[in-house]
Amino acid sequence: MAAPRRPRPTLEAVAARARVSRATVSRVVNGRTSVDPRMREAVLSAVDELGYVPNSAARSLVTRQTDSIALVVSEPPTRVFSDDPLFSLVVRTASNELEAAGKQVVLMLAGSPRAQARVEDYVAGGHVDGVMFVSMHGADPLPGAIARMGVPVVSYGRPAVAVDLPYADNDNVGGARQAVGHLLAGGRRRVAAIAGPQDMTAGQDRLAGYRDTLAAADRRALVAVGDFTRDSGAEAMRHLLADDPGLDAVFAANDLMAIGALHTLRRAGRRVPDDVAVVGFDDIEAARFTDPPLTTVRHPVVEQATVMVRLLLTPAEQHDRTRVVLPTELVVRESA
Amino acid sequence: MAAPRRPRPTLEAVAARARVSRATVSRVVNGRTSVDPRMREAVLSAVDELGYVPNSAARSLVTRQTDSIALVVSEPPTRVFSDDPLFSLVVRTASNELEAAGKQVVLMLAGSPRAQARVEDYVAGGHVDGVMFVSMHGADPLPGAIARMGVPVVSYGRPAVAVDLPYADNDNVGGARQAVGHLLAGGRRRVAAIAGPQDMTAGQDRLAGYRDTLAAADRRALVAVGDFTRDSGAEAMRHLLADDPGLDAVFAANDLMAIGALHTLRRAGRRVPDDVAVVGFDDIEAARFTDPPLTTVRHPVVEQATVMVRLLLTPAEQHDRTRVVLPTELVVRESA
DNA sequence: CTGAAAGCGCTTACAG
DNA sequence: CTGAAAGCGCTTACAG
Repeated sequence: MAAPRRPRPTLEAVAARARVSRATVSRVVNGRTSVDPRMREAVLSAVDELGYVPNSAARSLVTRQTDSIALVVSEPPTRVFSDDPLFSLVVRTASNELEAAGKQVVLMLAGSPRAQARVEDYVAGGHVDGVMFVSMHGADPLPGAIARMGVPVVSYGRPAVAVDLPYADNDNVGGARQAVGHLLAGGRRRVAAIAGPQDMTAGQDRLAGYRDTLAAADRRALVAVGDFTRDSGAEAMRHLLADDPGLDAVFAANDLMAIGALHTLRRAGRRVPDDVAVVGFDDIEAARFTDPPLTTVRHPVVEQATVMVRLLLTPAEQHDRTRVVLPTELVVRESA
Repeated sequence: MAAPRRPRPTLEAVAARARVSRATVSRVVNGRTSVDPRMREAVLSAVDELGYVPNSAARSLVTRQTDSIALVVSEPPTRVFSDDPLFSLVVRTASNELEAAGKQVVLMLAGSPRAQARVEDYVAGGHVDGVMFVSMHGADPLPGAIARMGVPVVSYGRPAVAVDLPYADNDNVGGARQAVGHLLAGGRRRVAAIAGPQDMTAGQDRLAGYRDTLAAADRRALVAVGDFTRDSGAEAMRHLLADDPGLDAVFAANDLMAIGALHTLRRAGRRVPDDVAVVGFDDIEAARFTDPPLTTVRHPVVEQATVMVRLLLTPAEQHDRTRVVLPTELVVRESA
């Protein structure tokens, strides 16, 4: 199979071939301007003939730069193998942006304490120039620990702990208000909610928006808590139906749980939206294909991931602000 | 924000503090056995007090090992932002396995020629000890080019080009046969197919299994081609219905397209499975939540990703075989 | 078992 | 603009 890995040519070899010093080769390779065109030409063709590619370990040993960014995904073990479509979108978008900026992305899972320790050591080992956190739960000590090491950090979504980090978030409270407001405006009287995990700010904020809006309308809340998976949404819906068979609307804190709720409603013989109106949150692609198509709140995932990368890559002094909250938008389809 | 990044302690510092040579510190840190317990103890506490973490660039400069593996995702530009649940699952599973083996995973998107060149340079630059390819299309020259550099390579799924690479695949032909066989056994007479992209072996093989089975039953094929997205499945279903309004079953080459087909069927007023039976492929989580729940062929994603990692990490001489094809399983639910 | 020393492949002041 | 030289932080034969 694998051909013997032949030794790669070094800077030295290129210098010898081009009959210049190693310093000059280094300058040419790194695009320094001040090099005589003739030498540059000689170096370039030597590089070409030899197939020279700089050894990155040697380079980063002296420059103390790695051109790598860690993308840390801290999912709880139970969700590690779920197929959250947001994961895919955030990871791809961030990778795209990072690659465009010439950075490598190192993906790290940090769902267990051991994995977290691993991330900390890795970052402490100087492997990366910055760290991006996605889906942080509860009192995660990692971001703070890393920020304290002097390594730039940013978070996708507001961190659950009150640590002073830059982050890109979307307006979860406002989005939930739009959703519930829409339900109320449609004449629904008994609006339940399937909340997300309460150790994540997205879960907290979306629930807060729901409570706000109901309170302002002088209505009572009816809540079941899920964990953002379809199964938990289906189960929460069962509880809700048992708790109040008369409910005529439900706000699910994400689309996946809304899909689970739709499933339960169907099994229970409730028509959507006639008997029960349903609104989700995120506007994942699947929302257009449910029966009926799901009314939901659009979560600007791509923009948010892009902003996150920019926050990390832009030197702190150039920021007008270090926390960005993107607006959401209600997308009305047929489920409410 | 970021505290000034304080200089990290070096091996040298640890040696000084523990009053031993640098060589000894190196041995202890790398877990070499032959070290006097007393010195080892001294080194360990010096490491602890100083918070020493080895500089990986320096280490890899001499060992020529990076402990990193590249995970290359070659999606065509159009699918880059789709929310393919398999992407998430494969990436997470592979990361998990790789991390358990002490490897870092560098995620690289290779959807464009430029991005591919970037991957090639990166690997040529000695950044990684191995490369895993996911979702390879058509005549992708990258895997061959990298294998020729002497870097270990493995592919998730059989490569589309006849290059001699190790890979982990699932039995796509057999799975399609099970699906179509089930439809035929259920008494369906006019079985259409929504095929996947024909520049991917999964697309080719699943179509081949469909054709096989129909031919053996002396039935005519009716095919529309999609690209594994829900939208393409919906559109293909429209074509199929126009081409033969009398069809009574459809085999979709993946669940996402099956979901699209279900959507179109619903809009067209066809009942599933009464009027038209539908079978998908993959058994993604969403398959349990469609209306009706989707009968499909289980694609052992987790096992396949795990095998892929093992193939890459195990020295070639220890392999009994370098190509593994995992069995599929028909999961009967309500759509067929 | 331990240490002195060479060397991995680069970059970067410093002279010229 | 160019080159000689030092140095980045490790590991690893080689002696002892």
